[in-house]
Amino acid sequence: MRELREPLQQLAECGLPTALEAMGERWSFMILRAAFNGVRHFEEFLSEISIARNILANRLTRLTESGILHRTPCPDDRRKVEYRLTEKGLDLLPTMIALRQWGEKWGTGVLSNPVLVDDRDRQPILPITIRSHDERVLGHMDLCWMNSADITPISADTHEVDDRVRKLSAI
Amino acid sequence: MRELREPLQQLAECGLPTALEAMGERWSFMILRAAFNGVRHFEEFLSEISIARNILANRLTRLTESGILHRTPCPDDRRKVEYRLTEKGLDLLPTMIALRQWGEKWGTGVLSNPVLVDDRDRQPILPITIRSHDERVLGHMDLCWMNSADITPISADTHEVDDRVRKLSAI
DNA sequence: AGTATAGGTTTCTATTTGCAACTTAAATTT
DNA sequence: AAATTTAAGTTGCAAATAGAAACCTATACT
Repeated sequence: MRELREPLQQLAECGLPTALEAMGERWSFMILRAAFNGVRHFEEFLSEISIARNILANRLTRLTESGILHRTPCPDDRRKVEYRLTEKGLDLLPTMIALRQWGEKWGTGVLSNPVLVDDRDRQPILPITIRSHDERVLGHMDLCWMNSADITPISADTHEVDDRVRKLSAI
Repeated sequence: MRELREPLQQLAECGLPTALEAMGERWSFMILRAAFNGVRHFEEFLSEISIARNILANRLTRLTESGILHRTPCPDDRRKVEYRLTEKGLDLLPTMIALRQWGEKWGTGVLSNPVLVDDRDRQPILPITIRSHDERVLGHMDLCWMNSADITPISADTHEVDDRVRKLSAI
């Protein structure tokens, strides 16, 4: 991060505290992972994750309140409730995969299997990386902070990448 | 994630629980962020983050034990101790940025400023994304799970991307 | 009508968090 | 050299949170 540190006053104001408010609690990521794997019902979460009943109820409520999950009573069986990821929730997938890849890389020799692949060509996805506007992979030494007012805009149409970025919002 | 869910038995065995053991605690990400911003000393963390003394001591010990931070007594002032990110710790940057970007995108209209830019051309970094082996941006609908034994290997030298991936380990 | 299931809630205990005061060693000031 | 300040903790205690087990309510199945 080359000398320039983020103005320290603003350390309190970035997106991280916001994100952690919803996702910083003990079981949130595990619940999310189950949700990404198609788990939708209370008892199903309960049997997948070794979590206490009351805690699960509490977390599902919180995740629902913060708009990460959507709670709908099932029309066909009115005892059941469906918890589904919202767009906001689905948008946590890169974070979750990044964290997971880190765990796999640095954990106690967990051979990751099964592996996440691109459905189109059945090849494993790349490790999650930080990329420059022209898609170069960046390390932490390549980064610095800048006041957004001081950034020279580059015209969008000269860069194909913008299409991909735009596509992101629609995931 | 197209029908195919991860074999549920193995939900307990992926890298996520490992990762959360170290990073799942309440202040870990905030401490990490401070560390990425060059914060190195106990009292410095204390004044950046609104965390209690004993909790900070506890977290720094844990992060050190799990190899994310490295603790060295300062040679010049022997009262001081330096906490520095290890390679393992530095490797959490993509995760942290992904989480932060999510918080910025979905949080209560936090205009992110300052902004992370590529030091080389001073342009903001892209949103963190999931990518196929040939660098296409993938959404959750494009992903599925596969047994790693069933994957057809593609020869490495036909794909320039492998260089970038290799470079990653050296960040 | 009786039993099972889904999704909680309640109660009680154990653990974790957080504040404030204290400690210890080293550096700085007087 | 003595007194003060600083850095990095530790300790003690109250409050909040997590977790296990039993209980509850509405619906569905037999």
